[in-house]
Amino acid sequence: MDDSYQNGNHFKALLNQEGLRLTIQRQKILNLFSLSGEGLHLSADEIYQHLVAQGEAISPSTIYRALHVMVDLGLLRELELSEGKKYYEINMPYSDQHHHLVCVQCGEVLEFSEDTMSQIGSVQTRMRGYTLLDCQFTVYGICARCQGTDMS
Amino acid sequence: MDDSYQNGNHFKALLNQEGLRLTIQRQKILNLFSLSGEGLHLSADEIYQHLVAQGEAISPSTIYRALHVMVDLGLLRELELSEGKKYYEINMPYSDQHHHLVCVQCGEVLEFSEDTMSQIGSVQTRMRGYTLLDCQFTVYGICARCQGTDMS
DNA sequence: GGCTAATTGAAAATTGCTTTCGATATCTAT
DNA sequence: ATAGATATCGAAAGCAATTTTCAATTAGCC
Repeated sequence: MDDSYQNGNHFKALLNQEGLRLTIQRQKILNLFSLSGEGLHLSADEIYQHLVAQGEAISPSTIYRALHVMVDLGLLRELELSEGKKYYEINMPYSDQHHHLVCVQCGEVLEFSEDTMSQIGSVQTRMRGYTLLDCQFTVYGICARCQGTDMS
Repeated sequence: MDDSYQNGNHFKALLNQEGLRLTIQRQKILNLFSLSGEGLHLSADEIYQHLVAQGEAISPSTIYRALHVMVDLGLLRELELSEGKKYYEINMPYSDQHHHLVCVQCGEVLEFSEDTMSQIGSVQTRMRGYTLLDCQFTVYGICARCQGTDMS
């Protein structure tokens, strides 16, 4: 067990607290994110490909189930970057709120942080009696490269 | 033709300009939005249900096609409110930029406007050579009502 | 170690959306 | 108005992402 210092144990505690169990599959998935650090956006299928590539045996349905669990536990953030497909990124508490700029042509995704945003989010929610879960500011545009390559 | 003063004619002009045609189906869909004013978010299926309910004959595929056309023409805005399903709202040019607060439990969607947001969006895009298409700030939370009704 | 309930994998099912294709209807020019 | 070129429509098949089902497995607890 090389990858279960902080992370592994905390994860197990979190799961057990909710009557859930720590499985190898859930660990592998979380490791993919935590070992690669922030700024990594993966879709369910990309996760599957990565794990298969590194020789793990896991099924797609397990991945979908695990992702839900981890989102519920607040470990991952589910991103709506369009494309009818969901992306996930790690949601470490200390990782400051950041947002996304996506090129609708080539799909490039850039991140930027902006404190104002979370403030506005919390003001708006508080004002209406909501509990704040997540703020997502997504800016859609066309990147410099794709503007040149006009394929209309 | 009772509903084709301003709107209908402008719509026709816009379409024809692009070599596209004004059809009854496209009109009915746009009317649904323009007659109900802003603040209305509909999914493709909801549009279908509405139209069928009011006795119109239209097929789902036509709705999907029409929605794309209208988004491209800038008449509608496509919203990513999660749920793996897209929502559409009218995008009148004079309607100021507004954003959404959604309750992940019951699905209620509130709107709020905030100028800061579009400014941040345009700064971020300009800074990176992007062309700005749309900014969507979506805040996820749980509304007061659903907080009471704890169904975990 | 053994029990119980959570979890897994494989396959079928569902959902939201797109595409195909023959029939129809709109726009443009006559 | 009319006719002709072609955009659009509807129905059904197709597709991709995700969910569900169910029997077999496995983690957590005594």
